[in-house]
Amino acid sequence: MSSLPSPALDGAAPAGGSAPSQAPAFSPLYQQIKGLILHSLQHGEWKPGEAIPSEMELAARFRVSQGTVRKAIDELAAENLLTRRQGKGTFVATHAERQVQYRFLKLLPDSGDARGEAPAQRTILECRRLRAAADVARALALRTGDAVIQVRRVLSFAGVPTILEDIWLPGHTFKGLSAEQMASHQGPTYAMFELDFGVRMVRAEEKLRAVLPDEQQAQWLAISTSTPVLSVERLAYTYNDAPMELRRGLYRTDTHHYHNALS
Amino acid sequence: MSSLPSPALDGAAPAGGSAPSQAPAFSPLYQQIKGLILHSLQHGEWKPGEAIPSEMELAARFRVSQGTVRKAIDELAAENLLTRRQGKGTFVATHAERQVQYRFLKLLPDSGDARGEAPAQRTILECRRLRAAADVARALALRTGDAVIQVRRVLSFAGVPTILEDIWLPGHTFKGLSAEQMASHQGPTYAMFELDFGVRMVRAEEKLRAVLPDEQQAQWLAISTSTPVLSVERLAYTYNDAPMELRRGLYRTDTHHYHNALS
DNA sequence: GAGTGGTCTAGACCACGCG
DNA sequence: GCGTGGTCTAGACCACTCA
Repeated sequence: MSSLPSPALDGAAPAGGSAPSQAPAFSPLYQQIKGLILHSLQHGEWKPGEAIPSEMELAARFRVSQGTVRKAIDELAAENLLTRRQGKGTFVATHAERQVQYRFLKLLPDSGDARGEAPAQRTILECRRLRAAADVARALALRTGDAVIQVRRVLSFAGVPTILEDIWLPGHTFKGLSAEQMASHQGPTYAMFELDFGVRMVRAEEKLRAVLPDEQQAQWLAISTSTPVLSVERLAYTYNDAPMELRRGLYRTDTHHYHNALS
Repeated sequence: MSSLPSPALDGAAPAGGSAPSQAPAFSPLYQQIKGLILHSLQHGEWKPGEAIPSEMELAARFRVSQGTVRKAIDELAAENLLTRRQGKGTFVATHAERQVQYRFLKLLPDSGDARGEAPAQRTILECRRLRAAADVARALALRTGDAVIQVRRVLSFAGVPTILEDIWLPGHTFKGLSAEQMASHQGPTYAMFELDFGVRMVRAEEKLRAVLPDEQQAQWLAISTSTPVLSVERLAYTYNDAPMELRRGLYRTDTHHYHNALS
């Protein structure tokens, strides 16, 4: 309404005086609104699974039209941070939702039903607190020697060991994470992270390679050392593009395959 | 305007009489407009790289408001079928664009610049016309024995052979495709397909596995048979979800990795 | 300065979920 | 029947491109 498309909300005031070396960085209103909603999301004003205020309420709060907050929410929904449900409201997305469970797991059985019923049996091999090696620290934006928690586990589908992975987490954020917790929670591990540690994984990047397992790895996966496996290194991020988890996994691809949709 | 949100455009008339076993399948206006634009795209009313009519023109043509065609175009742009350029117009997307070249190629060098300058050197090993085997036919929605063109090639980066792949194409659509053509065109192969055959690849699905190369494959890739490689099977689709290309590739992952962003 | 896409508004009405 | 998100409109103004 009265608020101009000026940077009143994002603080990027155009310099009046000296040489404007950079572009004025025009930022549309809905982007600023998006930033405000994101801020509330980050700071836990609404928890995963909860409804956020209605579009009308937010429009009133921010003194903009419904259409503007609508566009902001549209983008956040497209990024999987929010979930819209017609007639009910807009909700903070969560990895616990039936629909998008295991959103980051792209391994599918070769034959049969999409994401076959069996929700993976977890075997925790290790869960300990240690000091971050250089590479792990760099990935997680920590300093070498900072406390991290390492979890090693095997995921089995229909009784067949299929994934062997190491998980590294910042010790500070995940203080108190136990093997018990890793083993016995219901549903996706990322859902447990949300519930028990208030950490929501928002996006991730993976690097894939074909490798041969070593003696011990082969044993855990019940294959021979001459059976190639898929090496998957994943860096998962929370809000604000902050890295929060490093995973190094070995996937058996004799019974499963990594599925990727390109568009 | 005068046109109600009735199915005047998509023909899904709600049954007046007998038991409506299915939902009336309400389809918003902008979806119908999207369908009409898609139809024009499929039938080549506007060619890859060309501008489509302005939003105002389309709004007038379809007798709807600018906002409605805008939403239709928004979705088509999100699906990479159109490209918007502020101040210039909306263009039919193409694989020849500098920006999104090699959009479907997820292999990156381990160290160094994103998509390092060298645009891959192609070596065509084979290019022949043959009858489709059962699996190839099924993938391409052909009948076993139908004509297909098979191309085998090696892609090298900085002189190092990195990808060995077989490509199968429907013989009918790609009639006359030659080894010469596969070898000497500029830019992405998919851009050549657009220019020479009017076929635009819109999306694709890949299945990844870790495998060991056989004797001959290892030779082409200049590695040993005990070096695991990434097996990538890709099915690429044109408009209308029609499968148009099957690829089976072996990627070296000792110097490169397959990169995937999850969100 | 004309034309294109991009933003923002205000208001009407529709489809959906739930009490 | 109410509240929520979803659609559609009409019009104003802004940012960008190009001649």
